[in-house]
Amino acid sequence: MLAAERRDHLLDLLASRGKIVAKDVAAELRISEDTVRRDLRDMASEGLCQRVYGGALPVSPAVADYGARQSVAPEGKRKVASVAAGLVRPGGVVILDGGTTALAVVHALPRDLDCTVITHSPTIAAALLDHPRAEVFMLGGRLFKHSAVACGAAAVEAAQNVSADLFLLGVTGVHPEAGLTTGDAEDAAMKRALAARAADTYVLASSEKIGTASRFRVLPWEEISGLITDRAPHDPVIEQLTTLGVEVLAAD
Amino acid sequence: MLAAERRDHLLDLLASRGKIVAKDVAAELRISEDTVRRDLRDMASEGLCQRVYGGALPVSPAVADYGARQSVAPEGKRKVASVAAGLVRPGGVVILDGGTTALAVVHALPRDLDCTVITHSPTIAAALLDHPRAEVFMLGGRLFKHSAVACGAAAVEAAQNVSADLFLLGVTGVHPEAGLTTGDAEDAAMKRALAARAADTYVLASSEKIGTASRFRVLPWEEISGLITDRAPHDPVIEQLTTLGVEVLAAD
DNA sequence: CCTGTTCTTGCACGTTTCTGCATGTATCGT
DNA sequence: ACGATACATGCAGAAACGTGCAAGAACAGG
Repeated sequence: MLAAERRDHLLDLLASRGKIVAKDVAAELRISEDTVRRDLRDMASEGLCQRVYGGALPVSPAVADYGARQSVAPEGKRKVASVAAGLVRPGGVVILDGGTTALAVVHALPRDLDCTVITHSPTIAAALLDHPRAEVFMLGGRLFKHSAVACGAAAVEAAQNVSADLFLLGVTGVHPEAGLTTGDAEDAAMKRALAARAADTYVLASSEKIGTASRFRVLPWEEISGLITDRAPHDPVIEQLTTLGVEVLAAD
Repeated sequence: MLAAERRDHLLDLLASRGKIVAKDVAAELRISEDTVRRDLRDMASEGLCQRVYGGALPVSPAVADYGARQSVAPEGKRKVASVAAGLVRPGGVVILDGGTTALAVVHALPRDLDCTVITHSPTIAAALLDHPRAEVFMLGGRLFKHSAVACGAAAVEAAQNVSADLFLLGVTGVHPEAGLTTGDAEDAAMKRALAARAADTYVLASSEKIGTASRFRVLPWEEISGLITDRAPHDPVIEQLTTLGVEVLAAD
């Protein structure tokens, strides 16, 4: 197998499975892990993948094809998404954030639900195409590759022209002191703008996010209506949030 | 074995196996590896293959896994898309219409091309996520389910704020008298708005669209710079278009 | 037919690139 | 805090590479 061929193969794997585990691929191709790591390092330096401990991930989560994605979406996200979908009333207007959990919400929505969805994520918008009764309003702007959503001044401005009953907010960190956080400043600003346009904001917080914090604050606890999680209600972090006055919706 | 004959053989191998290993071919043909390398070097300089350490690969990896791509986009659309992708210059700004042909253009774009793409299609935007160097600007608005693009007043307004070198326009009908047509009035208006924002407009017209007309006129012939089609140049309809002053780019 | 030229081909040489292993370090999960 | 795992780095052998050179074939002109 040629070196260049091997690299192509890695890109294929990345697209089809949505991730690469260096150890597994090395065993699969009968080559050393060092070689795989070297390839991944080079690819990452060219922006073709995102290097993580143990392997690599696609630069953007949206590249994994449908089937692979579904299997990647863990049980926790599905539970959270299901509860979140239940908050969407027929005839209601919901703002849907980007990210894999929000995508799971789309899949959890009844196919013939009559509602309006506002989103700044092309992935979410595309997924809603097979919900015939759902009206979709897309917020435009510069596409931010990292999280696959529209961000920046144009997107925030577009958000000013809409209103909704509900905002389903995705974050990367949920922490009692740090609050709701995400990894990018632009992204955080956009989420704030969206939250300001909805009567209620609920946080999609599958259990792996509970107790962690990222770099940028999105919102303080007072600004949100509730939090949806599959973490057990008697979990210390969850109890702490409850004492802060956060309504916690259990998903299990 | 003649030198020219040998080169043809190499091209055949490239097409059938999807790769060439210099060492193997040399042993197979009982010639020195040096000769094979020289051939590959020459072929690469002519753009007939991609030289890599140890051998060579096809210029486009899509040639190898032909079967997989085939099911996604028919041959005609792939050819048209390939020519259209060639119009996108590094560093350039292109407005990309929605639809399956435009999606094929995304797949035909070099993965590491450095350009800006403006689109009102969430599908196109999502597909561009795995082009790390491509800057994507999404035009928002009410999502029109039929064609999966943003339409309406908000979308047209958003379009007023952008400019581009090139607009790749998809239509459903290309007819000498009727002009360029599509099946929906809103969609047609949006396409007109986009065409007004680009210096050049090229029509993506795979052969099944030539000679047909839909309900709503998009643009007259004067407004477009050219038409890309896989229909034969001596086709009566194509010749008629040529006499109308339309530049026809052949894709085959 | 002979000769000189040009092109091709294979070989030799030094250089570059790749790969696996060993080492020590950093990071993760418990 | 600890062991386990993943990591970066340096190193050495192997493979691939480019280049110069010479032998040979093809060809043109005398």
